[in-house]
Amino acid sequence: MRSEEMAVTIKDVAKKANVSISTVSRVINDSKPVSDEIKKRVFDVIEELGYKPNPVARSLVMKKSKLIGVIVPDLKNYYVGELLNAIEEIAKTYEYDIILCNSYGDLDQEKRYLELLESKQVEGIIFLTFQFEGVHKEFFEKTQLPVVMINREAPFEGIMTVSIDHYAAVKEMTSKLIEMGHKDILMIRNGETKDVFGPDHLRGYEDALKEAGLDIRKDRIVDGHFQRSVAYDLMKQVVDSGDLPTAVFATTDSMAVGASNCLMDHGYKVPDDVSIVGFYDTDLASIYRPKLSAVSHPIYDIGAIAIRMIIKYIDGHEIKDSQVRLPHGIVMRESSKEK
Amino acid sequence: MRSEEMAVTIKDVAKKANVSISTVSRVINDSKPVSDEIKKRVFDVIEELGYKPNPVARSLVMKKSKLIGVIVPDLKNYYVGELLNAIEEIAKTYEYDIILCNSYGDLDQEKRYLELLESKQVEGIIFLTFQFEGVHKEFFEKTQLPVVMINREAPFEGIMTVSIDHYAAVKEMTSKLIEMGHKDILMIRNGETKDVFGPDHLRGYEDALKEAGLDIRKDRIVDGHFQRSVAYDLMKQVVDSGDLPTAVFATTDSMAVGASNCLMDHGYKVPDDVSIVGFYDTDLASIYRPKLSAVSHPIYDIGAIAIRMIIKYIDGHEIKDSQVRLPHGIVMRESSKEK
DNA sequence: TTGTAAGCGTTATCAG
DNA sequence: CTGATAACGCTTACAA
Repeated sequence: MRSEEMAVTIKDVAKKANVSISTVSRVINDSKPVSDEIKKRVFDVIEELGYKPNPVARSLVMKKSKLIGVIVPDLKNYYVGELLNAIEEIAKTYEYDIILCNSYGDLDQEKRYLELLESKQVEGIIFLTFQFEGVHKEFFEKTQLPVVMINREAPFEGIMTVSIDHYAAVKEMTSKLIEMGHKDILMIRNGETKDVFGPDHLRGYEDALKEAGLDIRKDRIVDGHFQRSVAYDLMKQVVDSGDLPTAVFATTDSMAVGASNCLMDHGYKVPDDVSIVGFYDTDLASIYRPKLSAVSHPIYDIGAIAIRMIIKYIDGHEIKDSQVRLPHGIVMRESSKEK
Repeated sequence: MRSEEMAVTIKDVAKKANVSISTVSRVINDSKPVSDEIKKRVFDVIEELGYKPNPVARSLVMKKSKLIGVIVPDLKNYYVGELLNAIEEIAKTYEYDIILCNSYGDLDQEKRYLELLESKQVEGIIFLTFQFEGVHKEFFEKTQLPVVMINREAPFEGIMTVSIDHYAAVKEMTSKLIEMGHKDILMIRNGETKDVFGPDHLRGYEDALKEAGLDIRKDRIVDGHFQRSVAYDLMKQVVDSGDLPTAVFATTDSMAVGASNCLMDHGYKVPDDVSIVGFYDTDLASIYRPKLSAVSHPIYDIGAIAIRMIIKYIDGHEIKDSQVRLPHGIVMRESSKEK
């Protein structure tokens, strides 16, 4: 079929260099002193033969796969992309490789991947899910693997997390809008349950309104889904009702864009008729026109911290703080204006 | 530190089931006949002990890692995301896992990853690069691994490729624009060299113009880069020159959006003043307002075919056609109009 | 149908 | 400092 020329092994190197394989092992790992002369000889042979240690064999004896599993709900998403940029980059730095699993946000798929990754001997798992329910209890209860979840509350003991302070972020952005003269703000959340910050978003929104002495209209809080189309449809209902808010705050850039598109498609002007602000400040926010105002998350840093936490844990270091909160920002662009 | 309870191995199963490890191996792999009675007994023990075969040990003896490496230039990109969606999904179907490598489009990084993947014993590589030069000759010349490149001409013998017919696509879109009354079309390409279809784009564009009896203005063909910002700047130069075309055809959606943003940011209307069409028809095209007209690529299918080709090759099947061309489409939306 | 034993390519222990 | 040699967990001739 094709020339399967046997790869060169440590044995070949040993033979050619006239030393034992242990010596070769020692020089490539620099694990024990080896005389300079032999060391040089071995390196020369390695070079000559183009020898590369077989990581599989190494894994077998070391019981370390140097693999970290990453489960994400979608690859076609700037947030996920940026997160992966960070995770992949830092992991490589520590000589870890990333095994990618795309769950499409499906619960069963997630569970299957969790188990698959464990059986594939990954040394840790980074788990990103937009699911609303606290899930996969059985898995998390029995696994020995370190797991860090992105942008969630820890649903179980022992799970590490990295996110921003959602309550503070939502409150700050809402207050900002109020400051700009908005008294009727529609909030489109992307989930209600505890572990995805739904309640924090609600509290942040309501507290900001309360502090400003504004009324809280229950019908101005709607629950969407991280996808654009759902927000579009939700916005459509509001448009049809004829009772437009002066501002819309969506807890996802995609949803913000969905709402904005709906408004513009129906003849309204953003931000002249309605201001729109998003959440995350992904690339989409600056690509879109009008440029989207948004709560910004340090997405790259979140990924970077997540992967570092895992590796630290693997290396046996103690994790002093397993629930990391990073600072957020508020970026006002063209999609919002004073009322 | 944490309870490192030894994982259960094939030996444990064998002992508990009172059979040899070969028998256990036979039942889990269904490789040789085993009496029903013993088979059941073994399965029961496996269940009871929660035994999972160690894929690392298996890889070592089988010399198959069940890993496929994927090198991409960016993760924050709808094209790449969709491609990965396909690759990951299909790979899992064949029990292959994906090792993700993000080169950031850096040549040295790409080369390093190519070598890393090979040394990690991956069984094949899918390589997506936006680089313009024909690169990594030494690697491709000596590697035994099957490699498929996405959206390129094969730069070397033995490299498989999957793409659309760029010449036909560009020509068709250009003709479409001409049909709509456009006589002055600015083309922003994302590369000049042979293996990224730069010449095909040029030929397609020029042939369409020729067939319509239109003049070819050399200054209406500019070379950008797949990134948005470069197209923005390029467009800015044209805006500053005061000599606006009636339509812009960018060979990347991102570049189309970059050009469009530039125009809109400088007070021009799209498509009233200038029509814009993109290339690829990524999600960005339908998210953006005005919705982008574009040449559509079957992105998911391209990824799906790429991964299937690799796996077929690995399985020893002959690849009859190693340079696959898929059909494209033309999607006209809001960013273009009759002149 | 089942078991024994020889690898797969490394690392690590233990003598020398 | 160096070299045998025993693992690591699994598959697969080869025997029985």
